[in-house]
Amino acid sequence: MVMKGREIILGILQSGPHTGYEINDILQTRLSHFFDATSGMIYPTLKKLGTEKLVTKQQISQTDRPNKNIYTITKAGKTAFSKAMSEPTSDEILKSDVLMRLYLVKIYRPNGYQNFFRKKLNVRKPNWRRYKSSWQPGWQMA
Amino acid sequence: MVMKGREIILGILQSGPHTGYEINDILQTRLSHFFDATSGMIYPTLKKLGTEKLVTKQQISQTDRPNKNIYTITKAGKTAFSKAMSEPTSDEILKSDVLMRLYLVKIYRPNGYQNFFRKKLNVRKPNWRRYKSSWQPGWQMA
DNA sequence: CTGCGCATGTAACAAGTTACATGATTTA
DNA sequence: TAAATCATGTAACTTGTTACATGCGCAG
Repeated sequence: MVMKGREIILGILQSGPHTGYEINDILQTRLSHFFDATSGMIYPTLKKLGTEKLVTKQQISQTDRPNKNIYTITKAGKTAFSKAMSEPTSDEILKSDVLMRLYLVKIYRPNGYQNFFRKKLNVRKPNWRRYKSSWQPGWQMA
Repeated sequence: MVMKGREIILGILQSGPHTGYEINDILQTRLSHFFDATSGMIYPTLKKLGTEKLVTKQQISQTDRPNKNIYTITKAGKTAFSKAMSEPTSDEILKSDVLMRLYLVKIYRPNGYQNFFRKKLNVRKPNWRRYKSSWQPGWQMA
């Protein structure tokens, strides 16, 4: 099973009750490297977790600031989270832009980006004989 | 811009004409570490690329095997792909199950999985004094 | 007086997953 | 004879993104 927004939010709520705003903040700051969240996902998810009785909601009225809802994880929620944590990890897939680009370059530009970038940057072709190293530019096809 | 199925497929077609089946095969074998694809995504995407004139379709009738459609990238398709490749890379987000789990453990199980796993595996608590190292087990909270 | 922090939420949309349907040929 | 390979595709569904709406208080 994959670690989705559902489980992430349940996991955060294990550290104590939080508002949606706080959950958003934690995701945007401390967990931004693993997961990116938006309010358009957090609030609907919290609502759904509520209807599934995995969290409870406590409304706090405020006058100077907008009202807030504090969410607390229930026993059923803790069970659900533990179950998700003990299930096998999904394949580690790096949906990586960089890696993908590097890989695709090999397919469609066998000689690499040398000339492409040289023209873009308006740089002259270097005189490789000036360098003592035996290294020569160019892709080594697998 | 993110490297999505659209661009991935265009990138593969730069290496030559391919059928949907072949594209699927390439993604499932050679590119599975960066991206995972399903036929439910590939065929609709190819169709859409066709209506956008980024690829052309050539139907091949076969008697012993199912008919196949060979897709070729057009000039417009190559332009679109090059443009996507030259756009800034999206933030490298590792939507990593493993990393996320390790991080969340800190939140909801401050002393780590020590006792949890010891009980699961039915192992006795080790006698740490037997080890010369000054290292002691346990999480170091940040 | 502009913008930020607090605080929640919806609606339309985009993208991808799952499950299914079809069907001949070949391999174990 | 069961399963894999070839080969395409749809429909329902899940998940998440983008853009927007609301509105007070406070700091620069």
